[in-house]
Amino acid sequence: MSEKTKVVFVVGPTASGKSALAMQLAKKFNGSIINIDSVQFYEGLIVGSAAPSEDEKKQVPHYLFSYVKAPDEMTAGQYIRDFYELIESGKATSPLFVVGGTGFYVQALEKGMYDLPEVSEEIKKEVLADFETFGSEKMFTELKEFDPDTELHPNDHYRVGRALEVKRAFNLKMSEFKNAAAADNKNKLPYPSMKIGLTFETNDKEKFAQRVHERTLKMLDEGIIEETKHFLDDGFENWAPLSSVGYHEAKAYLQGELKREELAPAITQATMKLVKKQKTWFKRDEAILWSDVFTPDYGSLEREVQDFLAK
RNA sequence: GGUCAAGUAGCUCAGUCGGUAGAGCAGAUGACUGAAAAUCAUCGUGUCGGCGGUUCAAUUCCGUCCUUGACCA
Repeated sequence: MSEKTKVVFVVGPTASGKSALAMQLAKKFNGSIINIDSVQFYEGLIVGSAAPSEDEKKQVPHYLFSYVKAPDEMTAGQYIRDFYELIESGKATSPLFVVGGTGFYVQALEKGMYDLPEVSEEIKKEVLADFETFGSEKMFTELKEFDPDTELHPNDHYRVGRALEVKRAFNLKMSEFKNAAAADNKNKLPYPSMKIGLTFETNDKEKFAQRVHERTLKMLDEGIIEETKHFLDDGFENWAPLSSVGYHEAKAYLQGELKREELAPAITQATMKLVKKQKTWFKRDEAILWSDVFTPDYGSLEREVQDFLAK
């Protein structure tokens, strides 16, 4: 295809109907769907991540779904590499509907990240071990002495750990990356793009919670517990994706920390927390064209997409 | 009916040797550059079960009543 590559992001909180909307648009405009949901990358995490069905995948080409196998873990950097590899392969036809609720990955793809290779397993393990032996206070001190401009909170051991990995592996300061990335845009998405989103008004929170509750029951019915058990049986209980919403609770139940009757309410509650965090993330992005979950104006969304593609 | 526990924040519980109280979870708000559905930050006035008594002062001690649980009848 000689046509220009164009990207339409479809974002918003979980359970908002992004996938269905993307399907509709992809059919109408003859495009492809590309995943940008941090859990749907993984093979075997289907029910709990509400991944698209085989039937849906037949109707429209889907890419970057269910392709990372345990115990491998995805990273935003790897995602970007996979994304461009897919585009360069020429397999995915434009327009590309990039669908998912993981704001961090959307940002990484859209604005770019500093270009670094993965940190070696040795260094990752070393940093982790040092947290154990020296404690988070000492580790933060190490970071602060190396990079006095760091804005990380001492308790945010995940980010402090990552900053120390970058220090030890590449002798580079995270705080400088941020400024450099803002100043020069060479890693930005090189294609024209637009963003549409589905969300709901704060007043409709109860209504949305009901929707999430029904989705939870559906997941339990479709076997999220069995899906989780499969990974536990294979010895992957510490696999990071299993600490995501739904799997985390199913795991707690399977390990006897939650009663069966507590499971559904716990999943719904955790999902609503996720929803709130996703709303907070996307709220600050003024470029997103929003539509309401309960009163979606698909017609106007289609027109917006049409206009964008016609340019 | 009797004995013994327990009744403190939406929930689970600390605590006050008498000077009106604080954690975790939940909730609200926000941050976010390779785990991100993760990680982290900020936010705590509640008849301390009711009513009496002692005291300058009671959620804290005493009495009594109510509720819940366990045990004994």
